[in-house]
Amino acid sequence: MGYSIGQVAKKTGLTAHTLRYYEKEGLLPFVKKSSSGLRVFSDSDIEWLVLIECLKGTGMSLKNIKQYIDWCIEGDSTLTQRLEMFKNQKVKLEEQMKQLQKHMEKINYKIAYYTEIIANGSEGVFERNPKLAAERKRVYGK
Amino acid sequence: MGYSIGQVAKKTGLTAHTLRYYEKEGLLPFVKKSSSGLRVFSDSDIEWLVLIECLKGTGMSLKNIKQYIDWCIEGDSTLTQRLEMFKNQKVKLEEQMKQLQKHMEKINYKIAYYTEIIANGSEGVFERNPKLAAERKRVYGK
DNA sequence: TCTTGACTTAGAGTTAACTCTAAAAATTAT
DNA sequence: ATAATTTTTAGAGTTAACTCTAAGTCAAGA
Repeated sequence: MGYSIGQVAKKTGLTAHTLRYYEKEGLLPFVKKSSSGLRVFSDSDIEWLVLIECLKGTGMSLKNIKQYIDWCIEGDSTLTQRLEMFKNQKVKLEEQMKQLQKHMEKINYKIAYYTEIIANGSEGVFERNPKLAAERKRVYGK
Repeated sequence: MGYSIGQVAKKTGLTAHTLRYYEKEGLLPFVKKSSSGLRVFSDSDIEWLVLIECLKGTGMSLKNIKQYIDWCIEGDSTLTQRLEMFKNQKVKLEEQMKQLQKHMEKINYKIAYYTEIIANGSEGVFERNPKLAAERKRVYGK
């Protein structure tokens, strides 16, 4: 039921260096050490790492993730802070997703634009496709 | 039809420092200078900035954004590279969006979890709610 | 004209998050 | 038992993307 740092690195896709760094930063306060000083990760340590990846992946800094972990250690008196943190993160995440959707539209547009030009040459493309004409006008001026 | 660096900073939400930095890095090769050396941004410069924000917002590094800009300057011989770049970016973006959806589920779960505990106390919560019980088991062991 | 605020440059400094090094100790494989 | 691999530590180094400073120039309002 215990994993070495190398095994955890493989499992999570993080490097052993990064895992030690996270521990040094206080993000993995529950990792045990063997009698000879080797780190022994449990399944719940790996669950912590999964949550850390989730928060990191939604743009939270390691510093703020540590804040959450400190709240967890502090106990039940911080339950409302923790709930608030997740609610805030949800709002941010919703904004991110909306933003990515907009970016997707722009990128789809660029793909259509370049596909057209490559297929038909830049001459005449805009005249045959009013949507592209409007975009060209918007980006490059009349 | 020309904007000062301060006006562009306001329009885009970037700082003037950042705009100068972008220019230094080759990301704004079309910005003109007035006779006395002041930057004069055009509408199309602002469009470039919008595209830069799009690419940056989907995880592209400034270095790779510069590559794209260099291709644009190079002319029609790079059209296929540019199309490929946007197609790659679209794939990455789709992966990102899927990942964010997963993160959203985890965060929603945490919100439900903390809401329950705060409302009803931690005693009995798990027994009354088998989904939470399963999660607790998964995270903290039996 | 005077003053105030915006702009210029080169270059230094900062921050977050790693990433690596070296030398020693522990573990695993043969 | 020996060799190869993995892990340990403290601490140094790296990278990307800003962010700021200083000393001077330019522009707009009273």
